[in-house]
Amino acid sequence: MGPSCHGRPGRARRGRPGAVPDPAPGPAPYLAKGGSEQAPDANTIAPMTNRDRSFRVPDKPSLDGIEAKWVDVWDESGVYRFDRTKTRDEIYSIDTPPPTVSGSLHIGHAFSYTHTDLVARYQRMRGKTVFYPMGWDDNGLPTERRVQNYYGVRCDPSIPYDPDFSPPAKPDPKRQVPVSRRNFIELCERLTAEDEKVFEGVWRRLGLSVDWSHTYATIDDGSRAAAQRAFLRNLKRGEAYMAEAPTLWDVTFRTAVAQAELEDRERTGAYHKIAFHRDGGEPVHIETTRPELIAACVALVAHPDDERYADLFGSTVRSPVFGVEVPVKAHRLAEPDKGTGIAMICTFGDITDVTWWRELQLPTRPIVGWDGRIIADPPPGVDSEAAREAYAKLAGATVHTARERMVELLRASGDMVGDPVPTTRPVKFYEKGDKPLEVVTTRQWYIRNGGRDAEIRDRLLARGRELQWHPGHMRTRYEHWVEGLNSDWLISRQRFFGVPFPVWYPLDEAGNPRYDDPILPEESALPIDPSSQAPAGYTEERRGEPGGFIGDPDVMDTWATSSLSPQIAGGWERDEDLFSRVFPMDLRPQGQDIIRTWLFSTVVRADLENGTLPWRTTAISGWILDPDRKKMSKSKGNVVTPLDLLERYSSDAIRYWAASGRLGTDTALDEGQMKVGRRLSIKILNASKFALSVAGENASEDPAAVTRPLDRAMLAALADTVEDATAAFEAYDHTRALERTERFFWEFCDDYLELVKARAYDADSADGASARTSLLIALSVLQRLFAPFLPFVAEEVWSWWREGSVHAARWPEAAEVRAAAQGGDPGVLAAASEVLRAVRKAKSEAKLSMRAEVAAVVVRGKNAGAAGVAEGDIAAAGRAASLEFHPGDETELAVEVTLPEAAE
RNA sequence: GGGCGCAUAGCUCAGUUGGCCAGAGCAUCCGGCUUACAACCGGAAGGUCGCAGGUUCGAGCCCUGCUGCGCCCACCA
Repeated sequence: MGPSCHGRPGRARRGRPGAVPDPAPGPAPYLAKGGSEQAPDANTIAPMTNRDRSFRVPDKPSLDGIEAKWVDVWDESGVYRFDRTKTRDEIYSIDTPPPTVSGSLHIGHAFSYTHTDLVARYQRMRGKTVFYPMGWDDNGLPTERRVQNYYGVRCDPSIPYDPDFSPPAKPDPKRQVPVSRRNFIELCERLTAEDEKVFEGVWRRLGLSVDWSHTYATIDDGSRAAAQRAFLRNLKRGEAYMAEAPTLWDVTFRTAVAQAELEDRERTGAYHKIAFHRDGGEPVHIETTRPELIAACVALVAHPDDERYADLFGSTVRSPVFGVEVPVKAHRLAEPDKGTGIAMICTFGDITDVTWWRELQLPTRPIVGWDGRIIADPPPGVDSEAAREAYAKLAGATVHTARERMVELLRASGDMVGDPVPTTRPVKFYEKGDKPLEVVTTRQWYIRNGGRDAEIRDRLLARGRELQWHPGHMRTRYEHWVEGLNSDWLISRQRFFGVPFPVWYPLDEAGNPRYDDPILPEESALPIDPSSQAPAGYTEERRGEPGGFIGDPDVMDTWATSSLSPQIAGGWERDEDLFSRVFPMDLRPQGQDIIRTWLFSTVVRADLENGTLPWRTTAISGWILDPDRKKMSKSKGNVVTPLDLLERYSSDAIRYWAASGRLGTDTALDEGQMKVGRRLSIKILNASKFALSVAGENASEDPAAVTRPLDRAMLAALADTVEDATAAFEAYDHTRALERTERFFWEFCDDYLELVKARAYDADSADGASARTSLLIALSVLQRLFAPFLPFVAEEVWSWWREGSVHAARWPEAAEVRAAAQGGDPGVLAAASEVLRAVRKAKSEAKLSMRAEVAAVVVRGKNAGAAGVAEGDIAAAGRAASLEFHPGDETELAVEVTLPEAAE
């Protein structure tokens, strides 16, 4: 992509039936006085007359300070304000991704948020009122972690609230001050409020046309109420349930983790070959990378067809060191060519162990605690004196240390065969954690998402097909994810800063919670905090007392809240009038990495709660790669913050770079493109200044004045451009819309402006008027075509000669531009440009100034006639004394240029 | 192991149902203060379209296989 100064002779581009909406009736929009207050309507806009127009063109246009100037003006004028009196079909609603404010902004945000803004601005100019809210994701672990580090505190729920608490003046990360949950949450809110201001400042600077009166935070009251309400309804409908089950567990954060939050990382480890014993037989050797779990072993397993172990099935063997009797089982998942072909099943080494445990109905023998350490008491079966003694050496140790000690024990007992063999293998991690996950049995809340239910899964697959995806192949990721689900959605987290489950449990006479009989609040009471509020019918004194109650201590997964972003932003159950106007939304823009989380979970919630898709369309942005083509991420330390780039190249330049990246395509951080964007912005300033100063305030904008074929040709080419750009935007292909517009614009500057310059200065003739009118019409259309991409510079040049904001002006209609072209042939401009270029080339090769006179130009070929129509303009622009045009059969245009004799 | 995507000039990328010598910008080189723009303008050079087959009158584009890169998924003893 990029400007083209060398477009081929124009072929008339054909219209695409259906791709471009029918033009609205009414006066041509290039006649439009721009920017009625809001929601432009062609029918109410009167043609501008010469009397009410004055040009305010600066002598030296510049990009400096342009952002600050227009950000303020837009804020005051409210151009981006959502008009909630409009009906659904007049509204375009966007389910904006709430950025995690506790993270730092990086250039990738600027990239993908620009993509959304392009759509918002286009739709607004099409006459829609755009619902474009901004949310802040200040929920969850990243915020907790940041608050801990920033203030030097840690949450201790057992501490009472201290209303006068203030954090240490100088945080000491090694000695974090314990604070109550409520104090901790207050600090979270304080810090995120500051972070939000920084984000909003950058977004405004980038030119996002967000309606800043519609913001929400995923931790605010409305979001918490929505998350709790949706949960209670899931519970009532049987879509949410509690279960005690083996759970993937992060020992650092001490919380359960959902399938969607896993990632594999390569870790080094070692195979340990270990002997199990049986009476009157050879030892059975297994290989394991986790010898510390031998005490947790409940069985060995081999494939049913594996003849090596066929005679062992149904018998038992004794574990080394602990001497625990475990059965040998057959299961199809055991793979004969892995290790020795027979594996030990533990409580629980990995997810496969869970499968075997469940399907083979094995006992449990848990030894790893929530803190990732070997628990104090040995599990059932580890009973003998010697076994308990050995176990005591492991108790309290981390799994890492326990492994080393276990190897010593095995060596001492002679059950370790050879040395450990180093290996690397993928290990499951929580995506935000840095220790491998353990599998621990815990009580958790789940939402049915099709992971264990074919009917729900099929329904969600159908939703995926109903949704329009841009680019289309992203749907495949969704389908694979849904098809591959193996459990329901685990939504509870054992953390503090998040939306609490709105649930209490009665305590029986012994003080044990009755989990199967939870106490639920009224919806009208939401949001509630069960750890500080008592349920109806109880007083706070009875908390924790036998016969009293306790609150559910857990909070919801962050996705349990953000999966409701369309409902939260749209006013679900809070502002039903608004909700009916914006939901289901038109667009969900987001990154490809969170299809399995955010996109999927949002589809699940809307399906369960609203029985519909949450939006019609999704637009998936690609990654930003650093110049070495590596994915930019915080962990890689290669992130680039946007502010510096915004200042160096201008916001429009950054947007230009972002707009040149297609949806779904990874894009390199390319300062070259930003430079090009800056150059384009400056060119728009200068070309606009020139066209306005040449045309003068008195020039007519009535297309009837456009009489010269060259002018009509230019407008016809412009009409083609508008048609292409419009079709591209309708197809969410902003890159193409930009490329078409930009290409036309550079040809307009390089060729058309040069060709008509002299004629346009001729104040008296009709031919001069034709050029001046064409310039104004083209300028008006071009400024609007660029407006979504380069909102600052477009607004700046628009303000020189129009009233109101270009962003409230009507998107140009191809049909109306075409009408102004009055049957013009784009080939005339193409041919004239080609001749002009040939003249320039001759001068360049002769090392002459472009001002040099040319003695004669002879043009031959099929298009010589078309070029000849613009003879006068070519002669003036090329400074040619004589011109001849000889139409012939040759398809190629042949241009002979005779330079003056004796180039002095 | 399965899947998705990508591979075109030194770099970043266009190339829309297959159709005349494959395009642009950046970088490079040459030239020019041409009164909109010297942070500018004009011009030039630069490519066996990843490799190998196939279909076709014709393939960057369609089919098959292969290679390399990125990402996703997978029960990874």
